[in-house]
Amino acid sequence: MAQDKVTSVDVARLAGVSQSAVSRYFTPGSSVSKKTAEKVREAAKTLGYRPNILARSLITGRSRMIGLVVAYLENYFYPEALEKLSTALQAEGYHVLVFMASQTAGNIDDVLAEILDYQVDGIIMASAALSSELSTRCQAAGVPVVLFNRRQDDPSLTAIGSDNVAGARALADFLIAAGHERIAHIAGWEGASTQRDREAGFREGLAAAGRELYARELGNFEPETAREAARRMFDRPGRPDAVFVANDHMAFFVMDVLRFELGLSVPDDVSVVGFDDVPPAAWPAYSLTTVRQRANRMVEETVSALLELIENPGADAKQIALEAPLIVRKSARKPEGWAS
Amino acid sequence: MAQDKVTSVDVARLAGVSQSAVSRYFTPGSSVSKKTAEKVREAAKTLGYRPNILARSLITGRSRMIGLVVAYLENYFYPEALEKLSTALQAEGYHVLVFMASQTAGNIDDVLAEILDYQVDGIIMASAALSSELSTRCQAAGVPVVLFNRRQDDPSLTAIGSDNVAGARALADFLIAAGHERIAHIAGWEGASTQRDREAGFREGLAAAGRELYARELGNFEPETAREAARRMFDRPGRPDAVFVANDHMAFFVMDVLRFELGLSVPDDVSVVGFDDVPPAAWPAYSLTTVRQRANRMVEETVSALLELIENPGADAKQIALEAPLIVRKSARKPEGWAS
DNA sequence: CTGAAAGCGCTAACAT
DNA sequence: ATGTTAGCGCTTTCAG
Repeated sequence: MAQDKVTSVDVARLAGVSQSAVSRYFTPGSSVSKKTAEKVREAAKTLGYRPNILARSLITGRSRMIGLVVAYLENYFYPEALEKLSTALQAEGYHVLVFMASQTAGNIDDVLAEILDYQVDGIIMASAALSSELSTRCQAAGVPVVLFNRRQDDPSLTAIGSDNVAGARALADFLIAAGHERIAHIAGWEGASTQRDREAGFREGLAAAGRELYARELGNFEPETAREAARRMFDRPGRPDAVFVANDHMAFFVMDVLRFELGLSVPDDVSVVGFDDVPPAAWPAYSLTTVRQRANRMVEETVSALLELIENPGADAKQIALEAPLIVRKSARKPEGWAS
Repeated sequence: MAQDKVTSVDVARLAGVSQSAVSRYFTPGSSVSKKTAEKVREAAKTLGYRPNILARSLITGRSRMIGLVVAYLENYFYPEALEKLSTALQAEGYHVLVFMASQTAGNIDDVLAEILDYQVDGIIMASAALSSELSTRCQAAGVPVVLFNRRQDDPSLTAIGSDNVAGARALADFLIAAGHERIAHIAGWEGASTQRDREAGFREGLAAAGRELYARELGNFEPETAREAARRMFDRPGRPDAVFVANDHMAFFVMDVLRFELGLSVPDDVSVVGFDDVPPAAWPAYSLTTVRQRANRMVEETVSALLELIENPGADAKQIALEAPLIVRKSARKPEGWAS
């Protein structure tokens, strides 16, 4: 049988103090005498009392919950981010309320409305964009939002991500230096800022060498679509000798099509490079040359930006693009004389 | 500037009805006249009002939040489970509050206490076990708990998982039928029920054929430990000709040590089998023969068991061990005449 | 069907 | 430092 909930009143009664004394004991920074504290501590312990966070939040206006909107956990960049975000926030006394939402399912707005219903202190958008209407609503509700791994052309929105342009540019430079002639691209979903920035940076690198994309297919960040893109791109004469796949997640499927369906050698026949540096990229079966998104740094910046916004609602929005280093492994031919 | 929060009182005033009428309008199953409903709907819309779930929960005693305790998102079984659980719960009007906790870090008890502070309606333990003290506390607080992918010897605890014993047994039968002579095991963390059940089932299969484990090392469910275990086990004469690695996550690292460090062929020199059937197991670079945990079914059962417990606190606990089918791929030699 | 009133468990003035 | 009081925003009797 579910025992009755024990409240601060019960504790107060047992301890022989007022209910506010109990509240004070559990409120950091409140002043209670040693004597009272001891009585409360004891009574609370025997009763197994702990403050009701929800009741507290009703009056303080802080729920100590952060809404996290996330979509594709199949892209292993996100589980990693989720784990780190959750742990970091937990260390600060916050907890993550998860909302699954896919951009394409078009339910973002509903989901965001629900989040707001829970009176979260802040929101992290780790997938999908914010309609300007919702953005306004959050603003109105006084709930700060930070975009994780995406950005929007709205200077009032805080966004933390990598320098996708520079990262992809480095990939292009690397491929060109290695002497590749027919350089292609398998793109992710074009609604994503990461895709647009990566492609822009990559093209910029090609252009700087007086080159352009030899071929381009759409992979949409989805395994099956990426596989089909790879087949269309490579199963014909005059195939590319290098391909930049817009993220590692797709790159694995592309590599597998090349090696196991088409019998091509990577990197001897074709070089493959990706973006993100998710854990499997380092697995020897792939050994993918890619650009690292520094998840730890991204999480740190996201958490600190969010807490800053929560504590200081007037704080300025900021956009951060972290440096994203090239990670050279074996899936792409290296330029001559490249230090191993 | 953060606009003042709009409450039901504001809506009532604008609509020219009582505050209770507003509440009723937003409470499913309450009776409001068409006329009132319309007035409220309109007023709420122009004000952008939505009920405060936290305030509601204070009186109803239901927060519509489920606490999810999870540890290792690097094992790709869990992101998948998390995504599906969250989506399924969302569809039922619940949301997931995430708590990262590692068994080994020993902070489970603190974490669970925190969860309870949030007045969650239920708890899913997707990692780590429950001390009997905490179990009692949850019971006392009237918060139902369901164990996901683990079980404890406590018939009062609801637990949803796979039939690890039978699954591993099938693996042993398969390996023996294929004529393997020196069959080894790389174990996961021995504190986990999954590990104990899998090993027991595997040994049972060997015993039924009058055999026993040729070698055994501890991988602890950790990549580096698993790699070392593989090196110790295989980098010497008289190495095993087959190995059951306790989960897919470790099996990938073991395969890579065998193939890329020791130059062995899988499955020609050694057969490798795993457990879980996480997505990369199907990637051609691994093509791992394994046992499938049916994540969808597990999630369905978990959600329905939890909701049942929430709605009907007197409901009996149940333990479910879902059938876990053998998935034959290419990482292990097949018995002669095995239907491809 | 509707409004008035009570109160969920807590914190935050306000006195003392 | 402590107790008293007044709500936080909502649901739920209770009258009418």
